[in-house]
Amino acid sequence: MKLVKKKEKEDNIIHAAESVFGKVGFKNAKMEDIAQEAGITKVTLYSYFQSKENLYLAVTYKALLLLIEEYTRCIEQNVKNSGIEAVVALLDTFMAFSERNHLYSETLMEYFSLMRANSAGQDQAWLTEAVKQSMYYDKLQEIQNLPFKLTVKEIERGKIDGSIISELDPMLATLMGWSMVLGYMKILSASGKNVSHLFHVSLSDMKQVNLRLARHLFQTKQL
Amino acid sequence: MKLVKKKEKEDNIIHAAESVFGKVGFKNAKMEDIAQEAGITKVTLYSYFQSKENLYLAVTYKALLLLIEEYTRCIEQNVKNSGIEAVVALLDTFMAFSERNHLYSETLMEYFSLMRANSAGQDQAWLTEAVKQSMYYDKLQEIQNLPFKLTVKEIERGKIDGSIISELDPMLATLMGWSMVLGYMKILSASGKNVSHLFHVSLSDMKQVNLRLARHLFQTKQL
Amino acid sequence: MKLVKKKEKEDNIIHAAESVFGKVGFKNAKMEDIAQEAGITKVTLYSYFQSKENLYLAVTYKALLLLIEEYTRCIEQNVKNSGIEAVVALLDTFMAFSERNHLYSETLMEYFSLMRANSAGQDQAWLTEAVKQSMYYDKLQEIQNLPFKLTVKEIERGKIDGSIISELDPMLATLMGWSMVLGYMKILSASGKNVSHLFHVSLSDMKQVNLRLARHLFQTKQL
Amino acid sequence: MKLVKKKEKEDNIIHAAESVFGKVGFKNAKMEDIAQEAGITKVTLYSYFQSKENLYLAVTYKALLLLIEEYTRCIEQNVKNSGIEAVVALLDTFMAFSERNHLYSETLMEYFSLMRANSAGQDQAWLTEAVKQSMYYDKLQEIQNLPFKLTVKEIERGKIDGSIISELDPMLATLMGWSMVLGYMKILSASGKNVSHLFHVSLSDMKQVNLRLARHLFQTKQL
DNA sequence: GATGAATGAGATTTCATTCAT
DNA sequence: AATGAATGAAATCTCATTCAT
Repeated sequence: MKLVKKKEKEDNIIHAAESVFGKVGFKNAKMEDIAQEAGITKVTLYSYFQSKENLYLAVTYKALLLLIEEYTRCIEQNVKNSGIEAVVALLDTFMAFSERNHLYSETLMEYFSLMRANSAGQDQAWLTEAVKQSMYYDKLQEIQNLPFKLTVKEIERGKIDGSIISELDPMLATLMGWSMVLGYMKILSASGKNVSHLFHVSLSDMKQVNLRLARHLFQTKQL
Repeated sequence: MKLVKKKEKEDNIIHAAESVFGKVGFKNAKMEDIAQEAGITKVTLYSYFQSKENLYLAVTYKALLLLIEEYTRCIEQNVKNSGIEAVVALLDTFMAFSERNHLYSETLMEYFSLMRANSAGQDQAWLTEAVKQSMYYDKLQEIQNLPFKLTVKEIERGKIDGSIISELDPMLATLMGWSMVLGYMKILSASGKNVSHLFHVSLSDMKQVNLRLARHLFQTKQL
Repeated sequence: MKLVKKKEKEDNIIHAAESVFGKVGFKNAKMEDIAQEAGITKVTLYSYFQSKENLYLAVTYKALLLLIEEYTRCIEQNVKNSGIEAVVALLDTFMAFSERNHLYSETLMEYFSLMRANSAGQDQAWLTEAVKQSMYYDKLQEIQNLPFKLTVKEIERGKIDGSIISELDPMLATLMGWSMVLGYMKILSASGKNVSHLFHVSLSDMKQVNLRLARHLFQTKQL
Repeated sequence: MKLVKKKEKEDNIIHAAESVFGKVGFKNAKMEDIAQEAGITKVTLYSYFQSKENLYLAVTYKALLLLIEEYTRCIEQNVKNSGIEAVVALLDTFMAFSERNHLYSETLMEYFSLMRANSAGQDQAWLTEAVKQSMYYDKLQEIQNLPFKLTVKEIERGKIDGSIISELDPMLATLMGWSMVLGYMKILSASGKNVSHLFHVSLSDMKQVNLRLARHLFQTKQL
């Protein structure tokens, strides 16, 4: 099959999977249903994705890819702006992304908490051999650090153009931002699909605070 | 069976469950293995916990209880200090708790993201009737807001004693703190059990930044 | 489960299997159907017999056991008679057995042609590891030579009591008899369940000829 | 495609099939493997043989054709000899054929036991409509009785020339011979590819006994 | 006519959960 | 209350066979 055709079909399946995962969650999703949603048979489904986990990884990969895309676009749109603006925009982008895509955001959250960074001497019992052999596992490994790297680069640009004066290690600063978004995502997901309040708190307020806090973080020489 | 005896057995089972969940994760944990670890049979296990989810809830409950205990102790130790100090200490307490108990911290994280605050119109596939009827589900409902409430109370004390001047809604501020811890926990867990570095960044540095950032949050009138 | 109980259930399953195999043949038999016929679930069926092949081996084992039983009974009934009578009676017994039990007889035929006598250096590609690990495979190995041995013993008794004067090696003579029965079985099975004619030849005539031929074989010093 | 070309390809496929069937048996043979062995794709394979069974029938047909060829040659070589010599020679020919061609001999054996002579009221699960429509099914039907007929004819010649005095029905006598060969074949196949001993019995001895027994059968007026 | 992809049917496995004793 | 056996639902796999190009 021509690669393009193959890619199309894969996308079709992933789309079906997203729909089903989104509706009933990973655990309750039946391969049968996903296949049906994609208009193919179970066996065909398996010929594309060797397991439910692999399929999930594929969704994760797509999510990460999308995020990276938005990151890239965001950076492009901020080339003329100072580094700090770009960094804050990235944060904003990430939060907006999470709001728009519940499934993607949860997927990424899980991925980043499960991926105990190849750190040595771990059981990682959940990481079945089968999963590790999945093409998407490798693909994910390849790009998982990109969002961090992109952010770090903007921070460094900000340091150079003077818009960022914080002496914080750029990677640490990046993780701080990441951490804020993760927290935001949690609260977001905890507040359900009706993106609104939790504990009578406005999510948009929370976002604003996050952004301002980040700005402060970067514009203070020594916290 | 006398209640004490019963409680003991339950604790024994929960302990076994923690061990297994910790090793292979919830999904890969087999009831069989947990039963074996506890030195009982599967059916007996079921007579204590009606489902795997319930068992997990029990672990979660224990985790939350422990956290609340530490919160309470922390507050007691800070009665003489200003509100801001108490609040920061709570944050510190939470992060330290996470470091010490990976399973508990992940458990709590998941609980708080799954508990989509009774938000309407959700599938919540995992939230079966059976689960809802579990004793631990109720128990959790009862205390799940306690950490928030305790924090809010300290914030309000801080506002009164003047150590906190932020005009931020206390609940929002609390969630911000919560969010920081969540992020920290993620990074923590991503860095593996060997609580050390990820991306060449020191976790202890990160903690410090979190604490200072929180302090800043509360000591700024208008972010 | 008490052994007796377990044996009973196994027998029940084997009975169901015989029924299904007999009706539609091995290849077309569905485990699902066998399970249903036995009044259990597929999974339970699998907990008793690890594969369709194993189940078939179990039927084969039962067939062989039955045959051996009839052989033994036949020998007992002929203790007072001369060796030659016993041997001929055994032949008769075997043919009658085949007539009465089509499935058993085909099963045995297949078994004895497949079992290329552990002879060394063979591919035996059909002999999956799974099959070899089946309890019934071992059991069959244990008893598969019994019919031969029993026959040889009677032949030797015949040589001693003078009723058999053939100088033929007893084992060879036994195999000759075996061979005759196999041929008879083939013709029998080829003539279908309606044990009657094939090529306008009477099976009972054939049986008679077989018996007389055997008698001749044993009563001739040098063929 | 020119017919010659077509025939060549078919032969090529049949050859590949023989190789695979011979190695792993019919059941375990995969169409994929046969196709590969023949250097074509599965679908092309299917364009030549509509099913695995058909392919098997083709092999069977080839086997039967070969046997008939040898029968014919044998008869030609015995025109000058008496009927009994011809008949015994046929038996010998058949056994020699079996020795030389394990697959062919097993194939024929199965064919003759499966062909339950159109006998009524059978499931005959493997005999699908599709199979019946196979060219080779028809071809086989046409020639399947030839070996019997050829033998019967020689027997009748023997009766006429006085070398056979048995009053046995010629067809029954033929089947007896057939039966002996079947038995011999079984033992042969049971003794593995290394045509030698089974149970410490010499196959060549067995063959001799078979031949003598047959001779006896025909030279005795009344068994 | 040849090919890669897809189908359908059934075998086999894994587990959470339940039953019968 | 404890146990071994059984159930049910779904995952996964294997192949013969068929489709679409």
